[in-house]
Amino acid sequence: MFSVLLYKLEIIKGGLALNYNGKRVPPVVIRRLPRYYRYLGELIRNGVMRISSNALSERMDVTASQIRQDFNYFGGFGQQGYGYNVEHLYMEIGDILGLHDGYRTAIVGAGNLGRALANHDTFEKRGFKLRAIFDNSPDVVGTTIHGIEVMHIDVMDDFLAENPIDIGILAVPRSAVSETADRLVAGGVKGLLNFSYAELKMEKDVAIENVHLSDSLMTLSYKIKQGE
Amino acid sequence: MFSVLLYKLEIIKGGLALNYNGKRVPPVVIRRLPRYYRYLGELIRNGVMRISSNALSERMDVTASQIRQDFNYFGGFGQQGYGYNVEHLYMEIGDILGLHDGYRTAIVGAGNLGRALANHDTFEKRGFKLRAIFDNSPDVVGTTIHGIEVMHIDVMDDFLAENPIDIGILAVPRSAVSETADRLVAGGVKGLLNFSYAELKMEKDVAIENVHLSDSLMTLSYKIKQGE
DNA sequence: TAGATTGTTAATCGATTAACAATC
DNA sequence: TAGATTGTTAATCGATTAACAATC
Repeated sequence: MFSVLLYKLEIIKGGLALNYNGKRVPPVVIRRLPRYYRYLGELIRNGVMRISSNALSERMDVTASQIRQDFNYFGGFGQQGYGYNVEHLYMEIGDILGLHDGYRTAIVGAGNLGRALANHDTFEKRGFKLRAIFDNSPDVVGTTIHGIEVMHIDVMDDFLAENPIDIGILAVPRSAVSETADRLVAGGVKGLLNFSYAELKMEKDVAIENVHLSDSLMTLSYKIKQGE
Repeated sequence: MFSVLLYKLEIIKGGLALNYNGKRVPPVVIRRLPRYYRYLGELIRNGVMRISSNALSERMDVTASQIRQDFNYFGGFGQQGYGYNVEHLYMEIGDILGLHDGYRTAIVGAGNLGRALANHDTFEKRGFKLRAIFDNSPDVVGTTIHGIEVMHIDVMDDFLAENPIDIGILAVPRSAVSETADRLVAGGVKGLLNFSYAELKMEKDVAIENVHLSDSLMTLSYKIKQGE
């Protein structure tokens, strides 16, 4: 009873911190996982079978200590005196990230960005399944993007009822974000990837990632202006 | 003399930390500036003239303390008993970010993503000037995107020599990233915004921002899988 | 003036790095 | 076995929050 209280307290206190096997994983560690995944993929392509935290740290420009700490939040995948088996580590991190779960996605908004995202092969390569594209413009509805026929946004609710979707990708104008997000969540979507300029917040318990392309350009601009 | 040494040491020790008026600004603060800028823009659109750190903190889901600390790295823009003048703050942050410097950009790679970026209005709204688009495919060269005629990548070096560009935006396949980046830097570009899957690193003193669209999708996937 | 709210210092919290015993 | 390298604890560093005097 008391331990349950402590546990809840932990969740509240941790804020955005996420749990893995009961362990609290700092968000900053989670955000590093895709980067590890990327480098490990490259190592595999280069035929590297095993790697030490030290060798990896040199390639990735992080400390070996951090690498070992990070992996240990998930149980530690290495072997003393040997290092890490690259393929195994790659698999494990893919597992942790849910890349082997075949999450189904739908893109809402088939403008320039929506089309680019639909054609973005990396999403598929990472195991995500694009199942639908929606738009409200008669010019686009009915056209085929990446082998998928664009549907009218009006049929979205019905479609979601019949075809469960895990992730909604928002590439709609700022004005439409909030309503679209609500409808996707009502339709059972578990997570939202938002590319619109508006920052998305939701009451309901749904995962959200906001991506702001112009933020990166502005950060770059700062670096240039202030002379790095 | 000694203080110069201390100063240099500071830069080295700070790693990626950037300086503003001699003050060391933590990278994490810089990355928050575009977000402030976004919210302030929204306040202006809503006709809000002034705001306290407290009121802003509620909207943005950060602490008022952090807001005041952040702004103070740049000198503090508020007034005791009053708060912050929204328009003034917006201007100041825009200044700090270099948004009023009219940085000229060129996009390399006119595939789906490159085209989406060329049409991404927010870049323009933030004061960036798109001056050229390059590609190597005969199918695209000569076509017009967002009012700009796509040039062949072969003429890029000559073009850069005649028309200074500040920021190179990379939307090329992974295999071409490194060479393209080198050529842009040789052509005098001061910063690179890289959207390709490969992580870009440069020897030379040039600002870099890597954007990995799939990283956000993977982070979202983790949140869904581990139940936030 | 009194009330509000900043700018700034001090305290706390969290994340990174260092160190080393465990062990393959 | 001896050497290498992890997993993990302890030390350091940095970032966030709290508190309050300064001041508009």
